[in-house]
Amino acid sequence: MISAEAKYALRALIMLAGVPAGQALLIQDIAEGQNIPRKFLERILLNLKKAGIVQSRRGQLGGYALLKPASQISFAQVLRLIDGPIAPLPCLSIIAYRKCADCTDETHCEIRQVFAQVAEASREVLEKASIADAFAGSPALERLERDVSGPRVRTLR
Amino acid sequence: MISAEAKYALRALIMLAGVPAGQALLIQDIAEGQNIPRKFLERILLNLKKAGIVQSRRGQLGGYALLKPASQISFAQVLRLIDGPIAPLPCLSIIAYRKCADCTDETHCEIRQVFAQVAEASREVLEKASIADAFAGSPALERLERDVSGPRVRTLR
DNA sequence: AACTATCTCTACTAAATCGGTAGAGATTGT
DNA sequence: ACAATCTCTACCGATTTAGTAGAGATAGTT
Repeated sequence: MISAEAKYALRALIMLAGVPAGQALLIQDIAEGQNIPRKFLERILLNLKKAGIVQSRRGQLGGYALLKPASQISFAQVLRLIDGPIAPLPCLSIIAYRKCADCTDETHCEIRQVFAQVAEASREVLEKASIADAFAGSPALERLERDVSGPRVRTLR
Repeated sequence: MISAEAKYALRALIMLAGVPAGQALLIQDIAEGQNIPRKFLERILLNLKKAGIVQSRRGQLGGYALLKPASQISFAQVLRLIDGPIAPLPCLSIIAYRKCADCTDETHCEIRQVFAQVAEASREVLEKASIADAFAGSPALERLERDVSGPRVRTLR
């Protein structure tokens, strides 16, 4: 299971992908639009900013915007940032390899070979899936266009 | 990441797959052979017994043995028993479906479609991988045969 | 300069989960 | 009677999860 935080991050990014490139949304509007606790979302977006995925501006015309095209943000990148390794065993992780404490012979470890296949299959999907892919075919776009009292879109200067 | 408990369970089962069908091993010998804390392993094996995967006998000639052929015990079965659903989202689980609390429209959920692919790919691997597969090509067999002070194999009556 | 809207940052917390331990009990064979 | 083994319940400390609180910095407006 992925964490609630990762799910929120992905959904926030998908919502941001729904406004024209460079345009921003308010934390408040993202939180309401996606049913995410506002203060929790603040911290999540801050992390995404530190990781170079979004940018922000403070003050009266402030907000959050994607820093890269949504097509260049993969699910894998977001999940690794927030939930850590995708691999089901530490000895199979790319980003945080660790030897299993109780494992004497890694190359012959019986379960490692099975989980290596799981890791590879998961990575295959998650590396290829981008925020833009997820946004396409989602109802977010139409909602944005139709909804009169919808999120306030603005340009970050 | 899978839990230490699931990893221990899989390795204990693989070790049990190394003795002739119906033959048993002692908790003590499995714990030593696989570097698993003994008391922890007791509880794990008890759970595997409740689930109908192993059988046991108490007393002086007691021990644990597989209840089914190792080829009929899948990684998926063991993981689901111990770590719960394989699916990365509750709304994608076979064994414990739950609606995401914050999700208004499941069929159009953007991230659900991506994680459905992950779930399917993982299941594909984990359902097909059996304890017997893992045991084959592992060094466990030769070790069992060579090791003079190895685990004590016994028949459960 | 004052005011207001927004993001920023640190710290805190309650609940759940994880990894394991303790210890008494039941059963079986000798 | 005794020793070896599994059985069962309860507990425990550390970590993680899912938030919340609240003070602060910054930008635009008047």
